[in-house]
Amino acid sequence: MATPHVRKGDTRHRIQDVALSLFAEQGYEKTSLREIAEHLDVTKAALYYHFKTKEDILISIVDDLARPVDELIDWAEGQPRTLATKQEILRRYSETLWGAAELFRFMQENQATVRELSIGETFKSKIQALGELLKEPEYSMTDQVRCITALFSMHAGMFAMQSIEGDPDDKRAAILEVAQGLIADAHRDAHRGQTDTP
Amino acid sequence: MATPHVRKGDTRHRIQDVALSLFAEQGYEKTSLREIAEHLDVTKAALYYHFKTKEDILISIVDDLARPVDELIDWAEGQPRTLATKQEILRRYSETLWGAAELFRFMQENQATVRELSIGETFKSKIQALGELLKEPEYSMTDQVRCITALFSMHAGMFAMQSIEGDPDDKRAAILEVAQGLIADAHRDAHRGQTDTP
Amino acid sequence: MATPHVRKGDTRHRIQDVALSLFAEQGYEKTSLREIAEHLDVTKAALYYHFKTKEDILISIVDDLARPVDELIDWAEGQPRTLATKQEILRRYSETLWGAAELFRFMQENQATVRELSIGETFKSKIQALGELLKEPEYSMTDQVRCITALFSMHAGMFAMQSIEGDPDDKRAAILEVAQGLIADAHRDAHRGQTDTP
Amino acid sequence: MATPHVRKGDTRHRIQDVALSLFAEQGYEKTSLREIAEHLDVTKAALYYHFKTKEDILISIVDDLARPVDELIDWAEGQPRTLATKQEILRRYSETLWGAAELFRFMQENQATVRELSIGETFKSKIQALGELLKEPEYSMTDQVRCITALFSMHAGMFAMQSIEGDPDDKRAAILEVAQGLIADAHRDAHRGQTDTP
DNA sequence: TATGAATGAGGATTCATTCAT
DNA sequence: AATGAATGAATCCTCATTCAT
Repeated sequence: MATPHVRKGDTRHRIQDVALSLFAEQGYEKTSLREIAEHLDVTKAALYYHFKTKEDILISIVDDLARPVDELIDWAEGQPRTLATKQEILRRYSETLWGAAELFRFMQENQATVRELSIGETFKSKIQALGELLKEPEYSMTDQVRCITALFSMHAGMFAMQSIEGDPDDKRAAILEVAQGLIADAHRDAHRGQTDTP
Repeated sequence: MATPHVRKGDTRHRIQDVALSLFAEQGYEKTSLREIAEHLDVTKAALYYHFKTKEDILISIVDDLARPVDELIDWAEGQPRTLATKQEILRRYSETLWGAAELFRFMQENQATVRELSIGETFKSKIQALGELLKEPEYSMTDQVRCITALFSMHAGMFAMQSIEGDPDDKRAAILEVAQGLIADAHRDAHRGQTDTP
Repeated sequence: MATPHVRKGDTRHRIQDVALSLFAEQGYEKTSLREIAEHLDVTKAALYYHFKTKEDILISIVDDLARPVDELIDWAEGQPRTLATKQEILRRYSETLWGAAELFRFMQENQATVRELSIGETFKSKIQALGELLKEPEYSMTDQVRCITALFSMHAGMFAMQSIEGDPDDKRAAILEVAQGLIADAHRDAHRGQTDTP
Repeated sequence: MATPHVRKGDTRHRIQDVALSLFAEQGYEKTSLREIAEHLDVTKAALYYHFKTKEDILISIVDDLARPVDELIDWAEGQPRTLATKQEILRRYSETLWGAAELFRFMQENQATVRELSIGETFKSKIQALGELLKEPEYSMTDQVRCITALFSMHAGMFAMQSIEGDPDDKRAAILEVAQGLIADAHRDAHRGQTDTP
């Protein structure tokens, strides 16, 4: 069952893995193809058999790992715009984020780089789409800020909560709770005085 | 009376200005010293008369612009740890952030780069210090997350709120309001059932 | 059958050859990689494919060419410490020196440079080892000086004897003769009054 | 009597001193004007007030310190070409060498550099002149080599005798003794069978 | 499916030198 | 007698990329 030497067709994936972890650790610009190749014990030229350019490696990683976000958006667009839906969006987004933590950390910490790359726009628009699904046009500005903050607090949560002690899973739950609280606040504000919440 | 050429002694500052705006726009790594020099109509070597290395340029900028954060921390450490103090910390931090928006945007968008530079640790510890001034040890994990989120929501607010329409100053006020709300929530939670709030 | 272009795999050696002759002619510091590359009709970057640094080029040359000295030391350490052995050491050293004249001339004329490089110590210790094989602890100081002088006179002989007319091979023989004479003097002094020479 | 701050007109000499010691320590090429200036707590530009170029600094040092060699040659040319004269030449040369040890060490260790500089030829011709005063045209090649070796052994002696234990002055005396011995050998060879030595 | 060899463009940095003040 | 500011040319080196094999 165990494969003695690396499985055929594996190299492409191994490149992506090593590349992502180096990109996340050192940044995109500071990671050279030589370095990636060395970690894999292949030559730089081998990378070019599998990918057209350095940027291509990154794109392929992002494409693979960002699909769940697309699926989340697709799903959400088919749901009623209730508070419960929004809470569920956040819950699922939390899962997505932690499922591809290295990638999102990379995106977060290399925004200046990513902005110039073709993936930049793509990503930004996806998060914006998510934002649109959380806030409502009639919300006050403050409540709109609450919605966007809910989203970004989860991003920040991935690396900025080191000063808080505790089990990672508990922390993640707490972060989600705070984000959901923000959405709930916005929702309550907007529907104050109404009998029925949609 | 008007200075026909650039004022004497100005070059050092002009370098910092141009460098910061290029760093913020394109990222640190993608900005070459040649580019900075060309924007200033001097030679690369002139930069080296004023700064020892490329990193040194950045350090000098950060040193100048991050002083207000130090002052804020100093001030805050002399205040009672009341809710009002914390609200005021956030208000002042908001001011600081917008007073040096380009720098903070740079720090935010180039974290991977900054992490490896000597300023990385410096900055991280300052923000952590601020965080410590907002949260209390006896807070629940959720409330601690609220405090850290309050801080980071203001960072995120500087560039992630483009999807919200409205006057920038209003937006900034709304962001501050949300951040202060988070702190207030944490405070209320922690003191629920008590007659007196400190 | 004739190779129209340079033979494959040759480049590494060609770099070493050109580098050594330029280093010897102009000195290490004054020889730029650009110059070496131009002599070879390749780009500077090509040099970096074959060698990690400029110093590395030099190290590789020294490693290759200094091996005979190691072999000489190894051989000598297995021999009895007689006068005949010492004379033979000098004879072989003479051969070694002339077999890699360019390198030794370089080492001689670039001591200040070489001293800071990693090869500096290496070389110094080898020559010291040779010196130890020539002199004996019980020798008078003068006789020890004779031994060291014997060694160094052969180095000096490689470039300092231009004021003497004559066939190079004859000159070399004469230099060796003088060196051997110095050793013989030292030996005679030390054993004066003894019946047997070891 | 003591001058509280550096004596007027001193700077020129201080530059020469610092420059020579840095040149000797690190080599000419590796010593930058910045470094010299820093050691003196002046600016690079100040060096240019006193000297026209970097090479000029070196030339001025050499001119000052090499004068004794000229005087030695002048003196020797007025003496009879006897063995005693030659011994005295060596003795005086030994004195000269140790009187300006740093300079001679520099010349010895930076030959490749010095060769390209204008002083190179100057120096070489002086040593050659000394050589001519030691050897005689009718000497055998071996004896001519003895004479040149006598000269160079004193140079080598300045730094190559570290493997010999003992008081520096004793060592210097031993080196001179060996050099004089070589000259004596040459002389004896040449006059073997003659009743009278000139 | 890869490699060995190479390139062209560009990077940061250092240097000797100049000149107005 | 010396400085502050700057330059132009050069340095070593690294990178993403290419292509014949």
